[in-house]
Amino acid sequence: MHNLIVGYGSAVTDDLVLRRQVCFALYAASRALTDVYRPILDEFGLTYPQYLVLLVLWERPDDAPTVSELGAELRLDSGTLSPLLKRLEGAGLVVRRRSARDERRVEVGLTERGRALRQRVDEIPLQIARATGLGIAELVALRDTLTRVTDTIHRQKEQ
Amino acid sequence: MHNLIVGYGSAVTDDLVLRRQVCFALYAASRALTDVYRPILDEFGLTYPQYLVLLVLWERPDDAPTVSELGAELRLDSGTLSPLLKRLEGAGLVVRRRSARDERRVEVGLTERGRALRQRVDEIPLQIARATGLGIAELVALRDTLTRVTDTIHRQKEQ
DNA sequence: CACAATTAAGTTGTGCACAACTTATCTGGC
DNA sequence: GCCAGATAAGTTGTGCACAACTTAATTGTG
Repeated sequence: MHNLIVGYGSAVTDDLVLRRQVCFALYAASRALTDVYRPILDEFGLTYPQYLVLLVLWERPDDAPTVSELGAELRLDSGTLSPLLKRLEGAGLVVRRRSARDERRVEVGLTERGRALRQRVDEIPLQIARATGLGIAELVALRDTLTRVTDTIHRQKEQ
Repeated sequence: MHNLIVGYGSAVTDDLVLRRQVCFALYAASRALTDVYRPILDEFGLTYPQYLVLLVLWERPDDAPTVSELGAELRLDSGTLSPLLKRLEGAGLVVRRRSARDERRVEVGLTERGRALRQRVDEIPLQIARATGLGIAELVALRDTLTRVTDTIHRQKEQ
């Protein structure tokens, strides 16, 4: 099961070629898309991970999930989220408060400013989709394949 | 051309849902795959970006590309590569030398140790491919779609 | 030849990611 | 009710990424 990617030449030689590797394609595409987001999100003073946190909060605006719950959605730990949330709080977009019933938990809620920002980012998904050059069907297929890969890896990790 | 991803509900509501976004799927898959690489590359004392640099050097072991040429392959700038290469040099895997004919350039070559390491990483592409749970045809299709997206974005950026 | 503009690499500062650790709180078994 | 183990968030340290900048060398044009 060598020579994974293309079936000629020596296995060793071929599989280690950069342009043949799915992982490099994934890594490069992820960074390229973040490059598309950057100037757009700059207008709102946001980074891409900060925008992702807001996406989660906008989905359930009355929920105020904990740091762990945010982390479960985004697959990020407190080492990443704690300072990020501190910056979002500094920008006046979210508030953090200790849970009353469990003092270990910190609940993250939207401020009015954070809630209002949602209305201003409507056009972003469209802009991003256009930048990929893919059609809707291709985007959906790509998303589903990637989600399947991610889920497969995470399932393996849990066992 | 709203409601990109699925054709029901309000455009605003749907397109901003995390799980519907291709970009999040890409970001999550990229990090998940890096998680698969990490314990494997740890054995060799490498990070994933360091491994990518070695892939480029292994492709043309007598070439000693410059920092810029490496950067063009990997789409990384000197701000990322300079400290990374310093670490690879510290690990005894590469050497950096000023070009004789153009003192601005720094050429990056493999040491014997760096060259030898190639023989020990043969199995990595196979291990990674297995972890994705995808078949060869799917991997190739995924790689090509992602490469197309990346190229589209970079082409737009240049104009 | 002079020198302004360009190019190459490196540096500095910010913000992720993530491992390893700390601190504070909670829970279950006795 | 006590306390060992678990859990939640935060902190520290390392290594990318990338913007903005610096320094040094080269190139093109007059």
